[in-house]
Amino acid sequence: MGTVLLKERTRSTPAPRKIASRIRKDLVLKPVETPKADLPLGRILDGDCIEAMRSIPTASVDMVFADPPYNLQLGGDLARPDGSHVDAVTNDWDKFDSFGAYDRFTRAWLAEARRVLKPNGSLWVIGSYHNIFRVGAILQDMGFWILNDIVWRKSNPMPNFKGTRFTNAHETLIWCSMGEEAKYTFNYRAMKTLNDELQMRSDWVLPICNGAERLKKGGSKVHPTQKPESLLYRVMLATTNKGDVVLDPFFGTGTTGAVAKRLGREWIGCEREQNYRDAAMERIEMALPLDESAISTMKSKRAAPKVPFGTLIETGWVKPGTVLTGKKGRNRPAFTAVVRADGSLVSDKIEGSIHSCGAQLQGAPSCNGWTFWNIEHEGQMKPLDAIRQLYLLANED
Amino acid sequence: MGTVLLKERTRSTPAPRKIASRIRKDLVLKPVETPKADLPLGRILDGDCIEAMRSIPTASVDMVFADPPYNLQLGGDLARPDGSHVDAVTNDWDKFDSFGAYDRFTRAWLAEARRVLKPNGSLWVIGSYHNIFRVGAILQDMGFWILNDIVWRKSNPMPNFKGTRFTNAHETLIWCSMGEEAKYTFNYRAMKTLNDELQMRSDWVLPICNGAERLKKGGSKVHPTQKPESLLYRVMLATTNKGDVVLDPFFGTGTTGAVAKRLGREWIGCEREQNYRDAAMERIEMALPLDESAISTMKSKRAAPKVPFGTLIETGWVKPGTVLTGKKGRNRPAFTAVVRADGSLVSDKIEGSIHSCGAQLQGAPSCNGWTFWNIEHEGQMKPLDAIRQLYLLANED
DNA sequence: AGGGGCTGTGAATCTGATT
DNA sequence: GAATCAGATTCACAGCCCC
Repeated sequence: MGTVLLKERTRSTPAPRKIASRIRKDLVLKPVETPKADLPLGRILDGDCIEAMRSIPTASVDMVFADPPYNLQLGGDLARPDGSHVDAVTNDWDKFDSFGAYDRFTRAWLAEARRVLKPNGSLWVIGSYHNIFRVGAILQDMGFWILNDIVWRKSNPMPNFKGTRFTNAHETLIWCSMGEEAKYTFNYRAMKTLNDELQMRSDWVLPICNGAERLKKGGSKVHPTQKPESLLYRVMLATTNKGDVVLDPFFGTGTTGAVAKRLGREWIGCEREQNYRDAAMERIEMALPLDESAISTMKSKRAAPKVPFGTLIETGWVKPGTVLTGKKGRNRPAFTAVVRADGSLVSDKIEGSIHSCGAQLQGAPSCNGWTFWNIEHEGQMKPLDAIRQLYLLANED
Repeated sequence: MGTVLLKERTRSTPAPRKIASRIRKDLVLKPVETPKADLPLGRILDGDCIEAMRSIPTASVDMVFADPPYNLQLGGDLARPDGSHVDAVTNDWDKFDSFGAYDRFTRAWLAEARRVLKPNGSLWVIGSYHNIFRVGAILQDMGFWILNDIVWRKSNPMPNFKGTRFTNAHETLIWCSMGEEAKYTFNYRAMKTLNDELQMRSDWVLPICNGAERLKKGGSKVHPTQKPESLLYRVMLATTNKGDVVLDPFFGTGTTGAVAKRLGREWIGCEREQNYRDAAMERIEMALPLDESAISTMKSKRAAPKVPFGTLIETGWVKPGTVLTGKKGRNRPAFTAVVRADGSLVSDKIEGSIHSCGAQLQGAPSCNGWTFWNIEHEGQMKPLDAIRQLYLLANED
């Protein structure tokens, strides 16, 4: 009892004479930390997360990762254009009576999370526009200090089937410390290495969880919102050290636990649904810790730079009203078309994208508009593709 | 005075007998809108934006775009009067205080924005993690209904020089309507065209404002946070119609005004700093409006004039007795049905409209008969929709 | 063996006009 | 105001099967 565990000791063992001074400084700034032996490491606590967290000692965990209910407030059923049914999140755990009720719930679990976090620990929360603004404002009010908001850009999101809004293609994570002066952990070098020697940015392109990684039972998904391991992998690699204790109050099917085990972190979960707990324990038992060489293979692929024609309009490289000339060829007349504000072309009674207009005019099934259409640039006719190349050159990362 | 401006009239003019009923319905649901002549269009109102907005009539603008101060310490109203530094002990209290001041300021300008917006208008706010969570929570509390949160992913952000956090490579925009039931404007088809025939997503990759677009005076930038025109271009093209009134309460150097002029939208600005106003007016005067044909965008089928199937029969495009073939696919057998003189279909023991027959035969809740049924035309099987398009082309005004 | 085509599906605040 | 009906609407993968 009473042993002070310094996070720094897990990185490298300081020379003995330094320890004393560090301990002294530490004792002044923060309470004595709990020995790991007194923590329910590698266990999923049963029941409501607020109650469950009460059994965890104060200032004892290094990081909290929370994926709370989003409070989606969905309407009726939704069908895809092909008539198939969309399997939505209709679980009871995502139902709240009002924003006020959701806020009270948020304050309650955040208060417990704050209590169990070490002074230099950090908190991650993931959410969507339904809940993330409320969560963010509340945690600021409680004294958490936001370090970054991170955008998880989904490479394969579900489309907006009804064409009523922009495709909801991202979720937001908030990363914060216990306060403005806290010394949080950020493994800058690891992130830069992971990102091909470029600083890791606040937008992460990662696929959603499907395929073999998605837990299924009897052909249907065990949990409606299972997160991809790649997301937790990056979170933990960036903001915890080996041996750190990670707490997930909304454990679900245990993505946090599985990744913690693989990366040599300790974990604690809270989950009130038995079938989620069972699935999580089974999954984590099967997860194998990674060795160093395996870690280096986890680099995510970089997003290929794709430039829609519309971007050239928005950024002024091509002006609406410009006349484009269709590439001539064997007995082909020279077509012309005018660029409109949304990037569509219009020519006689034909209108559409650069590709479909090219195809229609030639009577071809398809056409690459980038090479078909020519545009005047600095006194010369050049294919659109040349302008795209100029744009890419000017906007390199 | 008292003229009712219907958004629908800018899309397509309904038959005269319909107009009367629409106006009546409109009068019941919302207050009479202000004629544009009574609005300070194309003007920058001097002074504090909350005061300035008070001079704008209720329910008079179609869209508000707001780029409020991000940093709590910067705004004059928000800074502590003595400017003193607070030590670590009282830091929490001070933070609560400044969050509170920022929240009050946010509620005040959002209340005025809500007042001047038409019931079917929409609001955009841009911010960073310092303020956007507070703004988002407050606007939800005020009854605004979030439609999307949009991530502006900067293609050339400033790096994190000290290597202490992730590179702050994005800003967040919130797009919301006046309430859950409001009929907001979303030009789905224009966005899809702009994005090379894929749905526009919630993450937008656009460069920051620099180069020739960046306003400079004596070699230094006029405004610290000038937004790129490409960002406003996409916002306005997506969520306003030609002729709509756009209000920007934090006008700065007038990006909103310049893009509004180019795209044929009306604009009103509020800005209290003289040098920003001067720079903005000069800039907007130099901006060239696009001509009519360049502004027009791809129309969605929803906006196209409706053609009842019966019309194709009456006008001879489809003959009674014609056999239609149901689109096959996804294990679907090839259905057939016969066209009757009144435009109904009959097939075995099923009869009804092209839509209801399609739905019944597939056992689906609904069906678009125009794309489901195929008809022989000039030796080829084509969807009914193709005949509808031919009819529309042949009967253009 | 490999490629092409068909099917299934994912945190979704997902229609609008007329009767 | 609820019910009815016309009709508009999807992207990236993974996992099959089949040739």
